[in-house]
Amino acid sequence: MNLFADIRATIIDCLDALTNDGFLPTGLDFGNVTVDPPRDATHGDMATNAAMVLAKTVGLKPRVIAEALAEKLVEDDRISSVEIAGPGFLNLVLDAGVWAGVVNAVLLDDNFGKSNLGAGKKMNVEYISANPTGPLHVGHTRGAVFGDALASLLAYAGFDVTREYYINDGGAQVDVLARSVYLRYLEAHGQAVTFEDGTYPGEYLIKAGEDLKVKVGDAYVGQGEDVWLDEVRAFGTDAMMALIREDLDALGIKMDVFYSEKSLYGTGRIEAAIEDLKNKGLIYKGTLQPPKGKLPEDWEPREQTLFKSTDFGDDVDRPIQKSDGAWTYFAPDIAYHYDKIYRGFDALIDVFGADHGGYVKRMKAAVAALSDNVVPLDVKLTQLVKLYKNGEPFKMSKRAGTFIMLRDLVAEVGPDVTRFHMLTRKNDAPLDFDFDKVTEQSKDNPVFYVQYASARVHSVIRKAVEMGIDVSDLSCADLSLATHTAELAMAAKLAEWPRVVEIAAKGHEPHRIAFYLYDLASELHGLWNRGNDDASLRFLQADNIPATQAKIALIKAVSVVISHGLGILGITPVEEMR
RNA sequence: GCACCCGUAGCUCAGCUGGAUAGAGUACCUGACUACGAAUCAGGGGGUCAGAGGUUCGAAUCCUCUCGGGUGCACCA
Repeated sequence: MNLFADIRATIIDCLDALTNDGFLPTGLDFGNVTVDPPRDATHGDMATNAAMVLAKTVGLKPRVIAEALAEKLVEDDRISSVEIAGPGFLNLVLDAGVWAGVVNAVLLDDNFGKSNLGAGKKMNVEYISANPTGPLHVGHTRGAVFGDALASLLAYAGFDVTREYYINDGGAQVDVLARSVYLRYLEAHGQAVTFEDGTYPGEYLIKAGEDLKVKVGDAYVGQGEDVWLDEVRAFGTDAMMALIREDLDALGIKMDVFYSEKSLYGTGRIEAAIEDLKNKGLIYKGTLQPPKGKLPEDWEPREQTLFKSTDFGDDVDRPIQKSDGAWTYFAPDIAYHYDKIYRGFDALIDVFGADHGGYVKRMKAAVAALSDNVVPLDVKLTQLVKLYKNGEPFKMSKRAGTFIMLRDLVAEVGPDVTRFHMLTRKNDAPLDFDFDKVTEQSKDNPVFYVQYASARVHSVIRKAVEMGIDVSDLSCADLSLATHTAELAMAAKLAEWPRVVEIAAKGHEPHRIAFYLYDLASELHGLWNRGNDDASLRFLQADNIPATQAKIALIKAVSVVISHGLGILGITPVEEMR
């Protein structure tokens, strides 16, 4: 049930009727007709712009169309009054029974808010995909939280979602990892080692070194890379992926697929993807122009194998093979996305860190080329996270080892706070994360505000039970006993939920869910406090059990929607605060 | 030099495929608990939506340019 969609459908029906009457010309496009909640409550419950968007093409004044439309609309018994306002808005006031229907729908229909927007379409959401060279840090955390919430949101909106992690275990960085593990291995054998050549000095590798010693004894001591590199690389990436899985568990993230880059090599799959592009005439040998501006010091013209990504909106063509014939990192990425298309996904989403911004166009170009423009790829970039402690910026440095890890963050503030806070911002806006503020249990901390609303509802319900009021079956509550303006406003807010879900899902913007939940909680806290001034608005009416049941039905519905919303964000709702 | 993202109240940020008088929080000021959690609520002041043009019934939103900030820019992933 989506009340806004229902009313919009009714408006379209009325417009069709006006067309049949000959009032409107045939063949009009009603696509721009919208139904929105008005910003100002005095403008009624819903507003439509129908008259204004049609005025020009029809050649009539907006108010003339509005009047004709209003005449049709008032015939609908859900609509109690229609008012023409401003330049031609139609403001609708809905019958109180409509809001009762919303509350009932929330309580009785587990699918309230869910949408068939996705229509079961297969959607692949790839996120995190951090290199398997160490545990996840704060930057990864944002992408993790965002991608996970987005995936849940899309599933809620009716898509068949696959959550996927691409393991970059095929490039030079895993060789570096292997050498670093080897150094720790030597160290475990009592040797003094130094970390040079960009090897990873992180302490998290100490255990990997020790474990390797347990596994192979001293077999690799004093041996050259040709003996141990392959083995240690596999050993190291497995160890690092185990750490990363621990981090994902800590945040409550469950991936459906871990896809290995390495699995693409030596199996002909990269070649197959490139062959596909070649058949489309998009692969050629050529030499790129030097970049404008600052020239790299060792620049020299080189002939490479290039992908004609400029045919699909990229700025320059991109190399897929190095001059020595080896694949660039782009080639396996092409093959990986080719595989996603081959697996039958209708749409792809990649969640990257902001430092991959320059990679977006070529990836989109590749997917467009491989799928003949059929499979859309949306790339969401998550901006940087700035950490603060005691109001001071908390600098991260890989070298100094003051890198904040996901596990430290979650241990400090908990997964729920981490998730909610990172979702109260658009993905493409930088994010401040202040340790002191987010651990505070106050209005500064929206997650507690929302949780508090939910806890309040359950507190009331507990109290009602103590009073001996039966709240086990609220479906028979007489909701006409809770029709104060403030109570109807609460129900109206609930009616927006399915609409918010659709807007958020269409835009791939999970932060809208977080903001809506905050608004909904605010509405509940407000209604609660109205009870201070107006005793008839208190939820528990000792001398009026039917009214109490109606009011509890209303706020119970609020807690249900909060549960759904927090569920999308990956946060567990609470019934009690402590 | 080029590309992408961003610029909204003192501060941190929302703002729906273009809609009505641009909204929250925070800070500041004034009020509200003999009810179920005051971890809350109500009210007030605070804006050239970076700037300038353009598109139209209507622009914070779309287009162009300028200014300011971030990120990335051939055989690194």
